[in-house]
Amino acid sequence: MNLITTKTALADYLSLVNDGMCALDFETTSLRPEDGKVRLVSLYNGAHGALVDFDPIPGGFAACASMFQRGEWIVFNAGFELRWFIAAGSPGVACKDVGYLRRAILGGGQYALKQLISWDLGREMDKTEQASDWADPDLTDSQLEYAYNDAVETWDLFQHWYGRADQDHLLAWQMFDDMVPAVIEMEEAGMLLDTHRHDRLIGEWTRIQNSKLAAINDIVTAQDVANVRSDSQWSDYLARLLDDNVIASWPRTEKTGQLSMKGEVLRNAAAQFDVAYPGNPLTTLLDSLADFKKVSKYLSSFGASLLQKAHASPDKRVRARFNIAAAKTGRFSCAGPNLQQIPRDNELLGEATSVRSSFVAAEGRRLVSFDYSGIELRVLALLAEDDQLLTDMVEGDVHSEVAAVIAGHPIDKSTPEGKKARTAAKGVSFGIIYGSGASGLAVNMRTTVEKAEEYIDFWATRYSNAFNYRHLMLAEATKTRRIRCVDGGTIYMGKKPELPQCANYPVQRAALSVMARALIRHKNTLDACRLRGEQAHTKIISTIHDAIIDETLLADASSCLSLMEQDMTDAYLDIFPEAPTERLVEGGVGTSWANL
DNA sequence: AGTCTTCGCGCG
DNA sequence: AAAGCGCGCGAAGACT
Repeated sequence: MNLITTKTALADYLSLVNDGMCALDFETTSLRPEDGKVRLVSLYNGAHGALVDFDPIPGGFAACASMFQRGEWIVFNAGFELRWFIAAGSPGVACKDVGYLRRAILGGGQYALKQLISWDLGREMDKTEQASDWADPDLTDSQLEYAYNDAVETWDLFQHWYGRADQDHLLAWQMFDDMVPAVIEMEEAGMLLDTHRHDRLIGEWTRIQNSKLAAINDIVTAQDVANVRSDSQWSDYLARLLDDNVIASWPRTEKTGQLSMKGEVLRNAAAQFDVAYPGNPLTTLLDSLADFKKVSKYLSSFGASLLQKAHASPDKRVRARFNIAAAKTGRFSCAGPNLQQIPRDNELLGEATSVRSSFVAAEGRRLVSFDYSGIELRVLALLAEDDQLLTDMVEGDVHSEVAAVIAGHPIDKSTPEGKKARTAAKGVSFGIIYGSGASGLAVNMRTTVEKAEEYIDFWATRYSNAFNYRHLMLAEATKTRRIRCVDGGTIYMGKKPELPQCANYPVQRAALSVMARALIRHKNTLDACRLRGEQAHTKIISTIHDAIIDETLLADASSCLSLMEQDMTDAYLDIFPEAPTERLVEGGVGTSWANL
């Protein structure tokens, strides 16, 4: 191993790399550039290796970062390395993530380097030095060895996957890597929580929770059910209480076979008891329990935990991780908190509740957002070259067409019944996208299998190409064990591919490809604006699968809106050139997430 | 005391 | 042969 402690020696090594590809790994004194330094950089490209200690170099890593502007740096978890390059004033350094290369070939997932080295190379990594003190002036041989080894393993993993990649895989790889700067922007910006408002909201939920708890305790004692939050205790209690025939038909949980305590099951049972035994306290009990569980969900998932995260940050902003291609299909996942599961405005037990209203723009600013409307049906139409489906998406109304068949006559969207029918009809098209059969659709739409078959037949006749696309994908997966996606990547479908996944993955992936391009374009657009002194305070702050949210100065809001609309439209055309863009996106400006 | 599984449920 | 997709999180309970 070549230990480098001077800038000239680093320059000599970099000339050996000669602008080619080389694995790179940092050891840093903290996890964020704001409160730490890059101590070591390990480098390895198969022919040459080096370990750079920046401690003795005047100016440290920051003084050397620009030397990496040429070359392609193979890393694991590109967002981490790129953050340090950005902090050092070199945002353009090419960090190429070996994990994203793997995802371009196999489909998405979430894993650590150690796991991949074990699964893909069959080697075990010793990570005991990972959390050691990288600020110590005198690093141990073991630390140096560990640091160097990471670059070697990263390189070998890269070779493993690079050798299995075709030209199209490389396009998907590039797409994932290109998303990183936009993701860093979102993760650093975070979303501002109106803590006072949210505090009041929690107070309202708590009052509801207490009243429901009181109603439950009026009927059930602690001897019957010690812990009201325990589904298994409720299952035991009801199993003792109810008649055998009721127990026999009660839905069960999948693994343990307990009585299901889903809200829907409880409410159905309550309604049935109300008919069979009017005035029976069991009706009140089951309804109160369903209410209690609902409000408890809100309190535990969207209450104090969000408030606590906001209070923990000096600017009252909530910062999540957006994990690129963490889902098998390539979609983002989001965690810590998961901002992609914040409830939409709805009625919580008769009262309007809006969690999204607690997410606000800062003083003098606005939130700007667009989303793609019906993106999955659109991309299905384009992937399957189904002109009828595309026409209905662009000019007509797919859901109303299906609703008319269900109703047996044309429906009027302006009436409440018409609206309801249309909403129900959405289930049919989603069922197709999800690869559903008639039985699954029947359950979901609460109708008979015969009716469900009728709906599917209609769909299959009117949109025959889109319907057949599912079977084409199943055939491809059965033959190759992979599905080739619109961005060039492939998804490994296992040894026994199944229709539901084969039907859905390429569609969900295509929607992600469009969003990926949108984020890449929008980040580039905003960066270009900033160079001209425009949109200086605009940040991308979130994406929720088919939507982007920016926060911007009030004065910049309307132009930000136009930029976003254009970027999202252009992104769609990147993936589907020539596709019609009418009614593709809808969005607006607001002071909170709820009023966009 | 920490880790894992199961269930249920929020989102697209 | 049967099959509605993809996530993350909180709580309970089992296990180590």
